[in-house]
Amino acid sequence: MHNTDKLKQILHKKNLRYTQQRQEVWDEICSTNEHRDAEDIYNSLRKRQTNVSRATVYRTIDVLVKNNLVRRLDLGDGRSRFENKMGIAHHDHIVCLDCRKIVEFMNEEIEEIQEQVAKEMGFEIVRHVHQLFGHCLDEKCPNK
Amino acid sequence: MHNTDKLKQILHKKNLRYTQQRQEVWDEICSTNEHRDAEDIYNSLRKRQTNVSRATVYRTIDVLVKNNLVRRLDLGDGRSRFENKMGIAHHDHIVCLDCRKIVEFMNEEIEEIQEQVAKEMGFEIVRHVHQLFGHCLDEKCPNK
DNA sequence: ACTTCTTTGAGACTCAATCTCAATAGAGGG
DNA sequence: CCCTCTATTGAGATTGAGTCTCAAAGAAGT
Ligand SMILES: [Zn+2]
Ligand SMILES: [Zn+2]
Ligand SMILES: [Zn+2]
Ligand SMILES: [Zn+2]
Repeated sequence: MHNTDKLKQILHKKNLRYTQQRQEVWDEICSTNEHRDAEDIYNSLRKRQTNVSRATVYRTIDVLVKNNLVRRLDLGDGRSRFENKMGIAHHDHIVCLDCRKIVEFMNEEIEEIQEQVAKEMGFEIVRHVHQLFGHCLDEKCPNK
Repeated sequence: MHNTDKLKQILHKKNLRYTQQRQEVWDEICSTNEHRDAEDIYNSLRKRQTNVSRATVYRTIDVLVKNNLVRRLDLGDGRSRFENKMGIAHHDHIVCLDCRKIVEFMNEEIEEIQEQVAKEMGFEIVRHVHQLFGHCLDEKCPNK
């Protein structure tokens, strides 16, 4: 399903209104696979003359997150990052402490074990955060 | 080694001064195994007539974290939690979304696999965050 | 076009955490 | 014990991501 249709469908199902601003924010998020913060998304919109207010960017992102179109990441640096989640398989993240590069990983074994561990401790998991922080071996990374 | 001696030793090694305030903050953190925020630690100190300013609580915690005596946890709710780390083995956390109970877990297999995964992706891990969020099956938990 | 209800924008506000800077107080030497 | 040199402290101001307020604008159904 196309981005626009998906957005319209979800908003309609929740009795929320389809607006130009929501479409613009959703388009902007769909335009890359990067892990961007709200301010970054807001600035990109302004740069292409699309005037959506900061408050609306935040509010729209909340709507998208609640409806599973966008994923919120907390990398521990004080601001949330967002990534398009539509049709994207689950993954976790490795972050380079030097160049802030973010790489995605997914390991079925870890996913299963953590589920098992939680069950043993008397929990039903809803979501999880698994992030690895370290140094990448990339040539272009500053610390080389 | 006793808490006080350990603190003195580390401060001395780093050419930092041993002060009454730093001792009080460290004592307060050592007094429980809970995962407390800075405001909570600050309030406990005031309650027992120990006047350490808020700024000093934050600054002292930073010193303790940098020197590996205290661990900083980010559970994604906008404020850092802290736990005594001296002589405590590595573990990760499961959090109940209903009652905010925090349970610790440690799985050697996960620890090994994540190390392996990182190596394969060209990273040397320095630290990691692994948190599971869900519902606990405790009788006393609100959502029952 | 009309009505109803939601959404938007601008700026005020929140809250954890950090910063500023004058006053205070460790630590080592004499 | 006193002196000097710095590091530390406290009170309050400041920061910055994110949220809230409310009057004006605008979806969507009739
Ligand atoms: Zn995962
Ligand atoms: Zn990702
Ligand atoms: Zn671990
Ligand atoms: Zn713990």
